[in-house]
Amino acid sequence: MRTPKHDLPEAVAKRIPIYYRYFKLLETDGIERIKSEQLAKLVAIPSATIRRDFSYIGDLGRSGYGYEVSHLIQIFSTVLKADILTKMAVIGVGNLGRALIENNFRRNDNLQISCAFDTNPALVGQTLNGVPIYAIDQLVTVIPAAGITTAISTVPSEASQGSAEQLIDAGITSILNFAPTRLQVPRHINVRYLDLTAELQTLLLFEE
Amino acid sequence: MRTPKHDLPEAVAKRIPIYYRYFKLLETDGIERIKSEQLAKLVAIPSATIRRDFSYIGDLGRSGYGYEVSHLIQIFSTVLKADILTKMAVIGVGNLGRALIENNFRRNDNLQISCAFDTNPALVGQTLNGVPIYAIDQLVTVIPAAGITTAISTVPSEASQGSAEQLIDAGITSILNFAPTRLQVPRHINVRYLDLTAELQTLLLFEE
DNA sequence: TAGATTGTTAATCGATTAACAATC
DNA sequence: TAGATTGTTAATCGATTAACAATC
Repeated sequence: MRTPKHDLPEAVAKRIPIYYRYFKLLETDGIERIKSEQLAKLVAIPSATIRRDFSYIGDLGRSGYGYEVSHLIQIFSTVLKADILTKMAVIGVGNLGRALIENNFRRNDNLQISCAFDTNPALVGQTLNGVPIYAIDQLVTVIPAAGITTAISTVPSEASQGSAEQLIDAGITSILNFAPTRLQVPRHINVRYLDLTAELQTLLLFEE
Repeated sequence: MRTPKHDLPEAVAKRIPIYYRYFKLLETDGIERIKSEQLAKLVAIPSATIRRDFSYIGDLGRSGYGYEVSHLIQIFSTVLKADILTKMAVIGVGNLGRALIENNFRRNDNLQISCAFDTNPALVGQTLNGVPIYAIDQLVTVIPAAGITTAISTVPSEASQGSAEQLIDAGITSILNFAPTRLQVPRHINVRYLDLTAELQTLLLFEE
């Protein structure tokens, strides 16, 4: 896996979104300042890990005082580009694709699914939760026109490599892939796999 | 010295389901034997890592020969309990819960969602893809009666802690949680978080 | 036996965390 | 100054992987 922009270690990068979500919760609860020890209880991550993680990003706190929640939000917002709208395409409008579109990251106003693609002619031309559904072969024109570089793929395994290649042709650089088979992609393309069955099986491995 | 499965390192445990899936693919392709070097190309994991992972489970291969696919499947099946039916409950029948139920891990015949629960009275009593939907307060009787110990929770963050407590009362020991807030649970309860928004945000952290 | 590939060793790399000096 | 908590150090732990002896 490649290192993110500001040289954040992979393990830290995975925790940034978790921290950010808790900061927003604290903000809505009207809590203006927090100590690493208190935050540790909330997020279930040791305070030493939290302080070390934060130090990758900057000097965010004050000794003997803690962290200003509003300041944390401000800094983490820019790290997560939460102040910029990120438009995304969904590929595959099956049960899962539909659920994603219906939900559309409603709680994060900077993340927006703005178009979807499917092979099923019965779906093409329809609109779901305001999101237009196009045919797969329109992808190469629609995606660049909309300036989209991020795709969420829910296509079946068999189709996922072919579909990824079309996405890359269309200018996509980041893919969140719900199909489990490993994609062969150029080095500059980011892929993350979200494999529901594998997660479940791993969970069950820890059962007594 | 052959390690019992609860001694598997976390990192290895996460890869077991991936290996297993590829073994099944090899089987359907009629490939009867494979070398760690070949498998490495398929799963995108270095061959040294593969051999080391396998050695946690047993002496699975033969020097100068490779691994018998049928043997790998046999051993990994028992490790993953893929030969035993695991019944599961889905909590929360929103867009995501519905997608999971409609899909129902169709490709893994040992994983079965066999009941669902929701607070919405309009849903209670209905059946979705053959899965009955109960009211939340029926959980404590239905779940033990069905001998279910695994739950998939898609309830909103606010409800997730309360819902988890009810699940634990009903005898659930493993929870796959789609809500991002960290659950406070006793030590013997397994929880894994599957946070779609966080995954997406982490993906975007790696964008140039 | 000759050739090939496993399973293991040992070195390296990356992540975590206890402890505390620095700092507010 | 006294008290508190950060940011950092250094030790530890866990994961990865190159290299190769053991083995088929």
